[in-house]
Amino acid sequence: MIEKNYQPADIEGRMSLIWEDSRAFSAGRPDRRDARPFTIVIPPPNVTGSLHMGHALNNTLQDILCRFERMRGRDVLWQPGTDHAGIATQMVVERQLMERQQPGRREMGRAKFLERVWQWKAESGGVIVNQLKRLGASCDWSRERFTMDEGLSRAVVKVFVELHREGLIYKDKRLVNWDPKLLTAISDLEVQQVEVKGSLWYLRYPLAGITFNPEDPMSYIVVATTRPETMLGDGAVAVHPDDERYSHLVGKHVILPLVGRRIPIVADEYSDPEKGSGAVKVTPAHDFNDFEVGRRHSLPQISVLDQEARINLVGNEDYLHGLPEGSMQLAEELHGLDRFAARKQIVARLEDFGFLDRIEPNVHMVPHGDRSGVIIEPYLTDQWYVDAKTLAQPAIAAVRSGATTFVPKNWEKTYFEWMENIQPWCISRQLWWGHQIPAWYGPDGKVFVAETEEEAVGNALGYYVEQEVITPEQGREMALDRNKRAGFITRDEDVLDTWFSSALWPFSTLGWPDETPEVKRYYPTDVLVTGWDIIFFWVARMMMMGLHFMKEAPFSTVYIHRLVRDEKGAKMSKSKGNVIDPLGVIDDYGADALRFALARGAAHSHDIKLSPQLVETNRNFATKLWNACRFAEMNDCVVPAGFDPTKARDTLNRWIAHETARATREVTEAIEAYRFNDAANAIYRFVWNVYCDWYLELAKPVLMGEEGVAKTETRAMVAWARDEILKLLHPFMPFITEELWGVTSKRDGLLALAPWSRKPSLTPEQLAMMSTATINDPLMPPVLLAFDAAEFTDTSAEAEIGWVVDLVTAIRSVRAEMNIAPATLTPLVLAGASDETRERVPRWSDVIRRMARLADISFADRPPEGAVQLLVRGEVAALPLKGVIDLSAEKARLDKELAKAEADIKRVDAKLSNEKFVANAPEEIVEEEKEKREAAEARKARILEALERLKNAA
RNA sequence: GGGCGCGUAGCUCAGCGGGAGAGCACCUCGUUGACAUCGAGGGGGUCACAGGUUCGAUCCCUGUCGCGCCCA
Repeated sequence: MIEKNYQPADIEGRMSLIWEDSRAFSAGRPDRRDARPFTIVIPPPNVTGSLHMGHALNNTLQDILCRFERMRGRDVLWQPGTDHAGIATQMVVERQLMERQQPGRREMGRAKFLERVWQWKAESGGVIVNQLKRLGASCDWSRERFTMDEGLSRAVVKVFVELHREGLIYKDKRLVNWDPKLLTAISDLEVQQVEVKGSLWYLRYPLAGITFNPEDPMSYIVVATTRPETMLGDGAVAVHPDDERYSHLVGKHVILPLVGRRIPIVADEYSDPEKGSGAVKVTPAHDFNDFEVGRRHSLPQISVLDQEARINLVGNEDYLHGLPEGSMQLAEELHGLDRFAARKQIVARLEDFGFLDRIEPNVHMVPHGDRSGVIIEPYLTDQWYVDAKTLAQPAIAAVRSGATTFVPKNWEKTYFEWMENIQPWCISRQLWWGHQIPAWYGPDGKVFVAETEEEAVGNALGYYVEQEVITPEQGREMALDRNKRAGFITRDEDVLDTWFSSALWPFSTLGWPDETPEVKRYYPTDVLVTGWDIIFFWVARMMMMGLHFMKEAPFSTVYIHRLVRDEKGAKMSKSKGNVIDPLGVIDDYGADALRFALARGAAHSHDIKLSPQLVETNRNFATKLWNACRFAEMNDCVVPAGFDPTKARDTLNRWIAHETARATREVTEAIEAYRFNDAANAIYRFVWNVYCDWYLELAKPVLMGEEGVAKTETRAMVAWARDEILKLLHPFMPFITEELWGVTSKRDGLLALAPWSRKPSLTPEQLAMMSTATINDPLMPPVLLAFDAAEFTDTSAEAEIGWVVDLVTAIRSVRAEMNIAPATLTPLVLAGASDETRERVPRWSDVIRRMARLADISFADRPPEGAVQLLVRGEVAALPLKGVIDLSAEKARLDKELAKAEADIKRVDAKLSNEKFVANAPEEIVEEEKEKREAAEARKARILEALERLKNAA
C-alpha cells in the first residue's frame, strides 16, 4: 500500500538501511563478476568538512552516473573516502585546544599532538560521510579510505622515494610563498592574488661618490617600490637597458639609504620604463621577480625578515656583511619589528633624511594565503620540490591524444595553459599533521631518502662509517639504539602537501603499491566528476602521478561541473549569510527534491542558481509522481508475467509504449553525454506532461469502465509505464523511486539493481562475442538479452492520440476564452469529417466528452450556424453555442486566426518565390515549405468559410 | 596584458543554420472520484548592438558594448 502522503524524511531514513543491508552498492558483487567494471573515485572531502551545496551537486552527479551504470549491468565501484586536509585539520584541533584552554600544540609536542588529532578524527571525522549517505550517494561504503590510512601512506612514501631516486623530487633553496601566520611554505596554487589599495613610494638612492643633496636630482636616483621596508635587503638598482635617462648610470653604484651598503646599478629588462620612475630596487630575497634579476646579475640574497615576518637584522650575517661602522644601531632599533610597523618607521626615517621623494596611491595585487588570509611573504628557505615540468609532459600528451577528454571540452584549453607553464611544485609543509617526509639527515646535512627509517639509517651509518666520521662500532650501536643516534641522524620534520597524497587517490585507494585484484580490475577509472576550481590542485596532479606510476591516465573522462550559487547568482559564503545548507533543504523537502533541482540546473556553461523555492518545485514533482502511483494502485494496475508492451492492441496503450520508449532514449542519451539537465528535464516532462496529463487522463474511462480485454491491457500498461518511469528516474531520485518500486509490486530485487531499459552501446568485445555466441550461449552477457522496448515506435498511434490531444486542447482553449463555465456541457459537431476521424470518434468519445466538457459528439456536412469553429489538424470542429457566445468576440478570434494564416502564407511565399532559395536549399526543405503553404492555405479557406457563416448567423 | 565563458519572456535558463521554447512568477477560471504539494486557459520576447558569410542567421564569422571568472 502506498501511503496517502509523500513523506520524504520517513522514506529516506528507511531506504538507506535497506541499501546498506543488501550491500547493493558493493563493488565486485558475485553476480557481476563477468560484468564490465565502472569506476569513479570520489573527490575526497576534507575530513574536517561538512556537506555544502558544492558537495551536494558534485556527489549527485556522480551518483546519477553510478546508479545509471549499475542499472545498465556494470560492476560499479564508487570509491569513497576522505582527505586528511593538513592545514585545515591541524587548525581545527589547535582551535579546539585553545577553546578548552588546554596546552597548545608546541607545549604538547609532536607525538602527543598527533595522537590528539587522530582522536579528533575518530570522534568527528565521519560527519561528512554520513551526510553523503543522507544525500543518497551509492558509494561502496565498505571500501572507505582515508589519505592517512596505513595503505595509502605506504603509497605516498613509495612515490616520494621513487620520484626522488629518479631525480623528480629534489630539495632546493629558493623563494617560496611563506605564510607568516601558519609558519609554513605553501604552493603557488594556495596563494590568492587580492587587489589592494596601497601606495607607491618613491625613494632617493644617493649615487656613490657624490655628496647627497635632496635639492640636487643629479646626486641620487629615484626608485619606486610598493614595499619600502624590504629596502634593507636591496642588492641593486635596476634600469631598463634601453632607457636613455639612466644609461649613463649603469655600472655605477648607489649607497643604500639608512643602511650604507654600496650596491650596483644594473641594466635589466625586468625594469619597466613606463612604471614608477623607471628604476626599481632589486631585493632578491623578498620578491620573485627580483630573485630572477638577482640571479642574472649574481647579487647577494639578503633576507631581512624572520619566519613571522619580523625584521631580523641582529646577528644576520648576510645583512651585516660589508656594512660600515655604526650600522649596528639601526639594526638594533628595527630588529623584531613587524613588517608593517617597520614600514612606517623606515619611511619616516627616510623622510627625515630627505630620501623620500613622494608617495603616490597605487592599486596592486598582493598575495594572500588561502587558509590564513594573511599577506604571503616570498621567503628564502630550503624546501622539497616536484619536477612538475617533466611529469607534465605525458599528462599533456594524454589529453592531446584523447586518451583523456574533458567535458565540456573547453576546459582542455585551461588545462593545457597551466600544464605548459607549470612551475616546480613545492611539496614540503612545516606542519605536523600529514605524511612526514621520508628523509633523514646526517651531521653534515647529507640527505638519505628511503621507504623505512631502518633502511635510511642503515644507509646513512654505512656512509659515515665509510667516511670514517664514526667507527663501525659506533655505527652498530647507533643502528640498534635510537637514542644513541639522536642528534647524529635526524629525520626531516616536514610533512607533504595534502594534495601530494590526493594525487595518488585513483590507485592508492585500490591497494597500490600492492598488486591487488582491485588495482587490476578498477584502474584506470572511467570518469572523474569535479569542479573547475580544482583542475590544477587535483586533476592535473592525478594525471601526472597516474601516468608516471600506472603508465595509464587515471580516468578517460573528466566531467567539469559549475558552481552552485544563491538565487541572485552570488557565491555562497558564510560572511554574506547566503549559504543554503543542503541538510536543511533535505530536512524540508527531501534529498530527492534537492538532487533533482541540482540535476535540472546542471547545464554545461552556467553556474547553478539555487533557491529553496526551486527545491520546493521539485518536491512537488515528487508528490505528483507519488500520486500517479497511488492512482495506478487504486486501479489495481499490475504488470502480468511476460507482459510485452510492444504487443499491446489498444491505440492509447501503444501510444504510451511509444512515448515511454522515446523518453527512455532521450534520458539515456543525455546521461551518456553528461547532459544531466537535459536528462532530468526529459523525464520531468514525460512524467508530468505525458504520463499524468494525458495518458492517465485518457485511460480513466477505460479504467472506470467495465472489465474486459481493453481494461486488462490498460491496467498492465499503466503499471508497466510506471515501472519504466521509476527506472528512468531512479538515478536522479533514488529514494522515492526505490520506495515506490518496493510497495507497488512484488519484486525480484531492488530497483537500484534492476536492469535499465535501454541497452548500452556495445563495446567491441561484446560485438565480437555476439558474432560467435548464440542466444542460448551462457557466455552471452545477460544485458544483451534484456528485453528492449526502448526502440519501439508507433507513428499511427502517435498521430491518433495527437489528434485527441489537439482536439481537447482546442476546445478547452476556446471555452476558456469564451468564459463558458466548466459546469456547462456543450455539444460538439465534427463538420465534413474524414473517414479516419469518423472511425476514431467512437474510440475516444468518452474521453473527449469528459476532458473537453462536452454534452455529445455528432457529425454534419457543415458546421451549424453561429457555432464556434475550430481547426483541428485540418478539419473543422464546431461548438454550436448560439446565444451563449458573443458573436463579435468570435469574429475577433477568427480574424486573429486569419491574420496568422495569412502571415504564414506570406512568409512561405517570400521564400518560394526566391529563385535562389529554390535552387540552393535542400530539396526536403523546399518540399517542407510547400507543404506548409498548402496547410496554411487550407486553414485560411476554412477560416474564411467560418467567418462567412458567422456573418449569416448574425 | 593573456585566456575562458555569458548576454533569448519579469526571473532562472534550454535551443545554436530553415515556422521563438520550458520552469517559476503573473492574470482568469476550477471542491470532475491520484494529486490545491493540484487541474484548465492566458498574456508577455526588434533572441545585447553593428557589420559579414548564406537562398535563409537567435544559431556561423568579425567587431563594439555590458557582465562574470581564471592566469599574469
